[in-house]
Amino acid sequence: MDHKNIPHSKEACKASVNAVRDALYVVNGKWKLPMLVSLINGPKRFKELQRDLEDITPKVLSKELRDLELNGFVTRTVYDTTPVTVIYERTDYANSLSKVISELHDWGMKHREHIKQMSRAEAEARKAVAV
Amino acid sequence: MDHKNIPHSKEACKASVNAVRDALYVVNGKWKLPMLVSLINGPKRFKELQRDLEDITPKVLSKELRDLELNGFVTRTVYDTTPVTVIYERTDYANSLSKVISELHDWGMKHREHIKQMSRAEAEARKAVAV
DNA sequence: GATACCGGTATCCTTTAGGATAGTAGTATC
DNA sequence: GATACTACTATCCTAAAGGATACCGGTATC
Repeated sequence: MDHKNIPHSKEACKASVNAVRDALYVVNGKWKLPMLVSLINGPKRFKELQRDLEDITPKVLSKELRDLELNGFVTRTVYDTTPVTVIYERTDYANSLSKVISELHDWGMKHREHIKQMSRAEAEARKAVAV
Repeated sequence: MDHKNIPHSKEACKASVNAVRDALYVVNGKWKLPMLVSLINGPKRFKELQRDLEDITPKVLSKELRDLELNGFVTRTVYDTTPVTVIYERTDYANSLSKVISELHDWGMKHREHIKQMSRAEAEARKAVAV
C-alpha cells in the first residue's frame, strides 16, 4: 500500500486495516492461493492439482476445493466418461485476484533471493570470525 | 498473476506455485499483513496498534510483533521515558511488500462491494419468489 | 490375477492459531 | 486512596488447520 492511496487519519487507517482483513478472510490458509496459481495454466483434474501442490493430501485438497467453489473462485464439472473425469476451473471472479497473486508471486521470488543472500552473508561472517 | 509472466509448462507452473507458497509462509495468518498496514501511517506504540487492530489480544499482538521483528519487517525501539515508551516501526524490507499489500487492500474493498451486491441480488430473488 | 489410475471418503491424530481472563510494576491523575 | 494508563506476561482453553494412513468402486493395463 503506498502513501498515495492511504490517507493518514486514524479512521482511514482502520478502514485500510479492515480492507486487508476482509481480503485475508477469504483467501487465508496455506493452499487456496497456490491452488489458484496452479489453475492459471488452465483447467485441471483432481490428481493434476495434487501433483502441482506437492505434499497436499487428498482430504485437504478436496476440502479446499469445496471452499473455493463456495466462494465462487472455481467451478467443478463432472464429465460422464468412464471413469468419470472431474475438471476444476477458475472463474472470472478468481481472475479479479490476478494482481494480488502476481504481486505475491513476484515478492515470493525476491524473498527467496533475499533469504539466500542473508545466509550467504552469515556464512561469510562466520568464516571471518573463524580466521 | 497474468499469463504474460507465467509460462505454461508443468515445471514453470510448479515454480510459480512454490513462489507463492514461499511468500505465504512468511506473511500468513490473520494479523501480520493488517499490522503492517497499520504501521504505514508511521511508527506506533503497542497500545496504538492494539486499538487499530480491533479485537486483537495483547498476547497475540505481542507474539505477532516478535515474529515480524524476527523476519525483519519491523523494528522495536524502547525509549527510557517513565513509563517506558516502545515504538514499532516498519523496516525497508517491509516496504518491499507495499505492492502486495496495496493489491490486497484494493481487492478487499472490491470484494466487500461484490459481497454486498450478491446479498442484494439474493434479497431481490427472494422477494420475486414471495410475490 | 496383480497392479495402477481416478476422484475422492473415513478415521484418527497433532499442531498451531488464536482467544479469554487475569495480573504485574511503575507512574500519573483525580 | 482509588482509578487509569503502558507494555506486556502467564495460564488455560477451544477450534480449526492440516497431516497420516487406509480404503472405496470402477476401469484399464500388463
